[in-house]
Amino acid sequence: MRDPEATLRQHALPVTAQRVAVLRAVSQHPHATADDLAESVRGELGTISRQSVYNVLNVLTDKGIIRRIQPADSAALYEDRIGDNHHHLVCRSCGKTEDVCCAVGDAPCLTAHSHHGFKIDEAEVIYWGTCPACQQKTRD
Amino acid sequence: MRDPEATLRQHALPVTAQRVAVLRAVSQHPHATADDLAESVRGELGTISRQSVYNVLNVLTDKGIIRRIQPADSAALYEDRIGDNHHHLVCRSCGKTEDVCCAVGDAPCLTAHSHHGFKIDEAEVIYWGTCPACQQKTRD
DNA sequence: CTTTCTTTTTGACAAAGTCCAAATCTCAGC
DNA sequence: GCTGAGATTTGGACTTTGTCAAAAAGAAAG
Repeated sequence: MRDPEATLRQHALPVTAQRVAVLRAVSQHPHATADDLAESVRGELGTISRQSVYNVLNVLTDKGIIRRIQPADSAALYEDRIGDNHHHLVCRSCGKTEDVCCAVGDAPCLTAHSHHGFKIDEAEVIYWGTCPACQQKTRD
Repeated sequence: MRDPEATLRQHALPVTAQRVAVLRAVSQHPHATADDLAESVRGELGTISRQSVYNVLNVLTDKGIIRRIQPADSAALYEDRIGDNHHHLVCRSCGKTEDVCCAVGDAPCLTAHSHHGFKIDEAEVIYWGTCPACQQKTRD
């Protein structure tokens, strides 16, 4: 994130220390949970309430400044890489999460088209597997 | 589900009234939550503990007899249609969930291949959108 | 039938969030 | 710079979804 304060102003959001710090934390720790981010912000700001972290994350998500992903069996994760329609790769064993570009751009099966009368606006893909470190552990 | 009891025996699971009833409920109410299923089972069996519903659902899921899906902002949903690699279509507004066949069989982007050294075993796709009923409501 | 092993039940507990009201802060306007 | 209105932050209680553990009950092999 180039300039958190400018980003907030662009979206007509009052600039507060909490918002700037959370936004910076999301940028520096992609795929972090709300709790991880709270910890990170405390290192920078001294203190922030749990509720404020949620408030800020919700506002930023609503405005489309950050994106929330919610893999099964995990708290919500946040990232600031948006607008490029990338997907995620999650380790079943340790939860490690990586970005993956959509391998084929707009594969037919991911194009938003109508089914059952639904108006589709997003195709979310999560690849499940085992990360290198956990593959190693399993072999031991 | 043809015969819940036979299915249990095939997987070397002792047959209990709770398991049979939960299995039947999953079959009759695809995409139901654990709570929904508990309610449904109570209608048939009179009573079942919350914990038993979770126990049964976990065992059945572990054995691969049913499948668990966990869309964002929703409790886990269960279904007994397995082994056909279908995906899901979820209404952002009311949560209504439908099955969709993978539109292209094995599209390149859904084939399990390695990224970041991960060993991928599943590509989960959720299509997000608005169901017919909610589109109607929005127009009012 | 009986014994053993598995399930079920009950109740406490945990994680991740939300709701609400009071206190505090931001920032446009003077 | 002040000031005041409106938005944000905070603390604490609460909700939802699910797990843990120990005691009671049930299934099924012999």
